[in-house]
Amino acid sequence: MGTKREILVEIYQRLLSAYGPQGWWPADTRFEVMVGAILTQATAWRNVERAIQRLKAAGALSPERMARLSEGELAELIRPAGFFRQKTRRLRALLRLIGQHGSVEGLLSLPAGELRRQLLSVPGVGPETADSILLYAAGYPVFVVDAYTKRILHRLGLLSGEKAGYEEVQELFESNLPRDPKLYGEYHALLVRHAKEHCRARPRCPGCPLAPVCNFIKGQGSL
DNA sequence: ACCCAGGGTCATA
DNA sequence: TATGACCATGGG
Repeated sequence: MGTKREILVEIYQRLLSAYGPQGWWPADTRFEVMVGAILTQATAWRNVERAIQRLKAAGALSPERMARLSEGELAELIRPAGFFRQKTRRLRALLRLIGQHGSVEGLLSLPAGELRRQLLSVPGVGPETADSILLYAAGYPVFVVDAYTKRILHRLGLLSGEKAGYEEVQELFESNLPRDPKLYGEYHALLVRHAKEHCRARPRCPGCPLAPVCNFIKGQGSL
């Protein structure tokens, strides 16, 4: 066993060679990334794709065009993504923030810290949604932490016992890896891919690419 | 029929 | 601060 830094690097290498580059975030524009970040909250990506597709078909996937829709029209378009009434309000709140800065470019050109604060001030945008936008839309080197990330790190024994707050886990990655948005984006995507592919689909973990470094597989972990 | 998705908010204790 | 309820659709 090595330092946390070495382990984090080894996990990344193992995941990358097992699954290949994931190429996140799948979207044509930065605005689409932002919309997807809201729509995917506690929602299967498959359903988000449907909603995005409907928005595209309606010609509504730009801030200007989306702002022209009534609340009811927007809600109907994003319905397949679930929680559609909430998410409609959240998208409209995000549109107002964009409007305050003139454009998506204007908003995303804010310094990282200021952009994060402003995104978090939007009702319905929490840490993960904000950081997804910072990383995948604005290109800032910010590590996105989700429930999968915490579960996997617990299994690997990198979060000794504690409850693991969001910023704590984020700090673990950011202080031990080069500040490279490309690396962070790929790493986060690989963790999600791995959770779906192995942890969820095969609870007993046959053939897990992380087996050599995983406490859970060695029989020590719970979760 | 049940569980869960690439979360966040709000009411309670 | 720390749980629990709630939001809603679609697939396993």
